[in-house]
Amino acid sequence: MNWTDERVEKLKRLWSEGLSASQIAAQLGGVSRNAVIGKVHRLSLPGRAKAGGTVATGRSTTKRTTSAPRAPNYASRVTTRTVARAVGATVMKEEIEVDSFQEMEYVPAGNVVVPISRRLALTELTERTCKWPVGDPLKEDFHFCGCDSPDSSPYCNYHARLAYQPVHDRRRAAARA
DNA sequence: CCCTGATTCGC
DNA sequence: GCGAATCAGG
Repeated sequence: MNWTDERVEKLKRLWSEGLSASQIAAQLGGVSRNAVIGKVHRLSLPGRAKAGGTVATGRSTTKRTTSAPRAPNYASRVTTRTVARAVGATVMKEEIEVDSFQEMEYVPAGNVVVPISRRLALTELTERTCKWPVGDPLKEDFHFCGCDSPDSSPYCNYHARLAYQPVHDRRRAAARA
């Protein structure tokens, strides 16, 4: 791929918006994150604060006021994810922090734990995020599940079952997908 | 292991 | 100028 003026413009914009090099690479397409970082340097664009190595992963301190019943055995892990997504010409940055028990909800009829979608955009998907599509692709709220998928499988455990289970076994789950 | 950006250096 | 390889940190 070639660094056209247009692509450089986009690079500058996204970089200043705070997107990570890999995210920018994903949006530009055809380039690696290294290419993006290299270009950023060559352009003498401002780096990401803190010399010597690493960049801030914003951490939210927001507390939830919910008193939802905590599931007994799923409460050990807390996930924080900073997501930047393009909305038209701007980029919405949102911090998503979810306790494990909030990532789960119970299907009333079954005893199956359903992961709550992390609502990732297409460009946020990686080798190990669930690629199960959620919603209408033609609508604004379309997104992908984005939960961790074991062993680089295309789907998380739950959606893998929906994807691979025989039709007669998913009649119930279909409604909840 | 996942991710992040920074630097180097052969091309 | 480019970017893969490598380094360094979380």
